[in-house]
Amino acid sequence: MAQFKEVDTRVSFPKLEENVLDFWKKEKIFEKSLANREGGQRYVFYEGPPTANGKPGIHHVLARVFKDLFPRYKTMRGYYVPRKAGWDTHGLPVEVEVEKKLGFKGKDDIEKFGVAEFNKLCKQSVWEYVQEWERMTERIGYWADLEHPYITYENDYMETGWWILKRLWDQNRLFKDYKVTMHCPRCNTSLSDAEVAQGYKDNVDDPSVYIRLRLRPGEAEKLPFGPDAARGLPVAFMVWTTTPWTLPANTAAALKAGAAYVLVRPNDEQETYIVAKDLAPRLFSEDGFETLGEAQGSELAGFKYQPLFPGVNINSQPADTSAAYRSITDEIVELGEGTGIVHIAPAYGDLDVGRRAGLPTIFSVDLSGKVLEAFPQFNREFFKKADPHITRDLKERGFLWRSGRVSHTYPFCWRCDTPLLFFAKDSWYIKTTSVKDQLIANNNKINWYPAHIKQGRFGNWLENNVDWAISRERYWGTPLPLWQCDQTGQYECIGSVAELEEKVGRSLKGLDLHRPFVDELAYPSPFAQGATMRRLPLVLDCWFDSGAMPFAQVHYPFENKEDFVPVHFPADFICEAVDQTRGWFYTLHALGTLVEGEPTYKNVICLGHILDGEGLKMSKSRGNIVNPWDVLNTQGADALRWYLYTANPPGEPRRFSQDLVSESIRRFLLTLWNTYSFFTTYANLDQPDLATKVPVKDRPSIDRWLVSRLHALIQDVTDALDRYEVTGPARTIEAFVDDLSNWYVRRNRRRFWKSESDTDKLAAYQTLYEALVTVAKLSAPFIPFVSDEMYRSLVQAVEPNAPESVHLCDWPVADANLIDEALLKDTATVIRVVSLGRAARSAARLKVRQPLLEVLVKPREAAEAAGLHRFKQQVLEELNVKDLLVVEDGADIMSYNVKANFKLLGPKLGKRLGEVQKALGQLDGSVVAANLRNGQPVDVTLERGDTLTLAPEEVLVEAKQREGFAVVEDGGYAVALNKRITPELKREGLLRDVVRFIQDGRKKADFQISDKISVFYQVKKDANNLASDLAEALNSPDSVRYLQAETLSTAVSEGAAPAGASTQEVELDGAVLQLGLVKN
RNA sequence: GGGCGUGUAGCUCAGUUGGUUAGAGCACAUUCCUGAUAAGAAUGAGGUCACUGGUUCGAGACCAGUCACGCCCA
Repeated sequence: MAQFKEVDTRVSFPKLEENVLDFWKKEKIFEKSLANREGGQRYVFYEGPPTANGKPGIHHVLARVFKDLFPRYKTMRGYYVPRKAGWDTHGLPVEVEVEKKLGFKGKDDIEKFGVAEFNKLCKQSVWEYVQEWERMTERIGYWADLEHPYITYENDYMETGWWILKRLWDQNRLFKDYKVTMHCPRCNTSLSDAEVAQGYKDNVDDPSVYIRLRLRPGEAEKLPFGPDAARGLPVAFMVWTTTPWTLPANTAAALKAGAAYVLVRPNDEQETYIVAKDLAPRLFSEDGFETLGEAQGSELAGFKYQPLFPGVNINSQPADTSAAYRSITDEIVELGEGTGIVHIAPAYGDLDVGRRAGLPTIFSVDLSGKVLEAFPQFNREFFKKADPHITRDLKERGFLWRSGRVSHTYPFCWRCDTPLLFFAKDSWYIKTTSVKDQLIANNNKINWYPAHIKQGRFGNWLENNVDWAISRERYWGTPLPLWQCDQTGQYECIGSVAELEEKVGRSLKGLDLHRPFVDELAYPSPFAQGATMRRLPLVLDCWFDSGAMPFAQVHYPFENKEDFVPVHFPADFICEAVDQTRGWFYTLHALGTLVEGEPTYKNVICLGHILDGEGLKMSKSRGNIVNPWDVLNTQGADALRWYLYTANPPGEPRRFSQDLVSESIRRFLLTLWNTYSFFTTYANLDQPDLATKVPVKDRPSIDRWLVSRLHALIQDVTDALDRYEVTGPARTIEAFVDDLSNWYVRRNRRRFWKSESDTDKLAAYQTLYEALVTVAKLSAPFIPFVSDEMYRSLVQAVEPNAPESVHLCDWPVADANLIDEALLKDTATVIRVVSLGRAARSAARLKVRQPLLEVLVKPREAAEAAGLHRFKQQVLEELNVKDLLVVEDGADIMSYNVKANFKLLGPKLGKRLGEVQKALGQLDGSVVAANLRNGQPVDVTLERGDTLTLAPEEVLVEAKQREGFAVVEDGGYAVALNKRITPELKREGLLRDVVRFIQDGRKKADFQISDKISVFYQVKKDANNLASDLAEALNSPDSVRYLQAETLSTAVSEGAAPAGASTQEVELDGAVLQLGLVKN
């Protein structure tokens, strides 16, 4: 016979979880869960690699528990789901960390220090917290292969990156162009976005200048303002800027296509200007102005103006400016400030505008921030110092209209406090715009959760796709595999180590592909006699590394070539936080489309960020970061997991609070645990036969109800998980456990503790057992620890040959034949009616232990009456009443209000609805209700005296209170309790009170549940006929039998309790009763 | 400044294709029930459904605008 593990209701979940972890480790459950399914269909999951150079926080826990859920679920569904962990190891953030530690100020310091040594430190730094990460990962139950992770700095990994680039090179999708970077002229280095964000300053004082861009001769006549609108005066586009030093690099004036522009002549000026209509009053209000014409921005594009300075390239050589110095339209133009016409200098910030309009990129200052030699009048000054000189020069030459100062926000170098430059530098690009349509088409095949990301944030991002700048002038990264001929300047792209070996003519075995070693490899140029091919000293954007992970983690195509699709590509599921839309989600998508032509992932959950209890973002500087260990050690991983799954939908930002984790323990985990504990406690006493099944059809209806409920649950949870929903199914499981505990177990307690062992008892045990085991399985992907603990105890005692862990089990399958919809509906009605009955009792101050004569119930729909009759007994027991009457309208007990059915009458009557409602209110509700019952229409007389006939369904009736009854009405249901208490009822209630007090006394005396006792009682203070009622009650043999059976007592006698008895005095209706209990 | 999202009770969240009195849990108060339970039930208090305008007989829901917050971009 089955003997279950003792279950402590005062369980410590963290302790329990650590034991489960030991079991998993010892028995290699994760490994078995894989081996188990090895022949099964493949389910592909990609791990987005974190960097281990920072401590893991609660937001990492969030991502990992969501990532963990579906692989576990799919494994139970029979799929083979290998999960390779991964580490992101390259990139500027890593370099910056090391630089900080060494106190470096810029790239010169790194070069002096030595790249080899520097990279060695970078490599160490990325593992700084790896043990922390592994410890957290394991403790939260995130199953991933941490022993064989992919690491982005490994040669094999980087070689795949080279292979991808070579492929793109062969397709002419790799090219060089300018890219605008935030550049510190003092450190002579680009800054990452994160670095720039650290250095913004408010209230920076800068020049504010208005410049005339005068139209070239012959252009003014073509303007759409009409003939001679300018009256022969010069016409200029008026532009505004706070960076006069960029003016020599100006190539265009940009307007907003859909905005209105005007040609104006300020009073007292012999010149005319084009500005945005809305901004003209602000600009010229001082002296007044005259409007000479109006046109749309789109009509004003394509006009040529005179350059302010001769255009030159970065080397101060004359540049091709044939496509420059003209008006264009662009979406970046805003009408908030300035003139509505924007000065465009592609080299210093407006590169995308320049691209879109086909403008040349010309320069004014160099990378050290000094004005170019091409402008000797400015004496190679630092760009900020050159501002006043440039302004004065333009003033002298008549291009300046006004100048002043402005206070605004500007970025500075976080290291040396130098103002930053936007600077267009040479950079290598992947031509993603060449597959833009395909990127969009592939996105349409992806299932996004939440759905709005697909066409929203991600879709928009793809619509506005720009080429991907992949090169960085840094050290710690995958080297860009491009070699350049030192004579002709031509390039070669290398796609594998083998190819490089062939070029250099020797084995490269054991070579670290990183800088500086790879930089030292040069070979004879095929392009010119005696020339040498040398590697460009660039590394790849580390986002390229992570985006290449589907290929690189399996060293494709050097390995795993044959079965790459579909065994390793595409992913069925990925999951990261929302900030990855332009990060990993994009780079995966871009490389998948470029290399395979297909989406890289089929389903993606995009998580919102986790905020602190106040709704603020967690950050180191605020000091509001929650350490996951505080939660894991006190509340446990399953509690945390459950909280994260159920708190709110995954796409939304969530406030984290430990109180809410506690709530999820109380509300869900403990309810489940206590139900499990209840089962084991009685099963161990009773030793029921759980192997020989009582057929479901032979079980009582309440069991069949639970079975129906259970199979509907299996169906719902399975369907929801198949749609990649998490919050919904978790809440559904929670609702089931609530019903299981607070309806099924509560209602059936007696069946478990009754002494005879019959089929009814067995059915109860089996029903509860099946429910618990199934819930353990359904909740296994969510709460892997508690579910496994329950499963192992419950199943192994009964079926020694069953899988040794819930995670090795098959997912439950719903049996539609066991779902009795009518039964579910009827029970829902019963629960509803019981709840209303209790409300009625409470309102009338009739405690539940006091039996009542009858309850009258009016269901919402006539069809529900059958259900109430069917489960009459349950209602009677729950409400402690003697009889139940179902009434169709209850005219005898309740009175009625009559109301209009808005839904039906609204469209028909329109505005007269209010009038009809008023008229209905004046009718006698009981009469109308009676008529309606007979299917008769209702006549109402309206204010104007006309009569309207309403069909029965167009009128609703509502119950009201009535004398002698406690009535509660809600949502179409009405429940009325007869308040009359007969002497018999009173005595019965008294008896129940006594039983309750004895039970309480047993508990206080610490008697065992099975101990037999003797009871002594004595009325200490009489009131309300307690003594006589009690005497009369205990006069009846039935009553005594009832009391003895309920309290496991062998004798009940009046008199003082013997010495050693456990005694208590209890109050009853103002009287006082003494009870003494003795263990036999 | 732009894109996307969010805004419902003190807190965390539901709220179906527009329909009559906007719900649940937590917390608080009162009461009840209880030999599985750290639980459960009921009642009370707590809401200008962010705001303004519109559509409609009728709006928490639909439309437009505004404000606040978050994320991403500039």
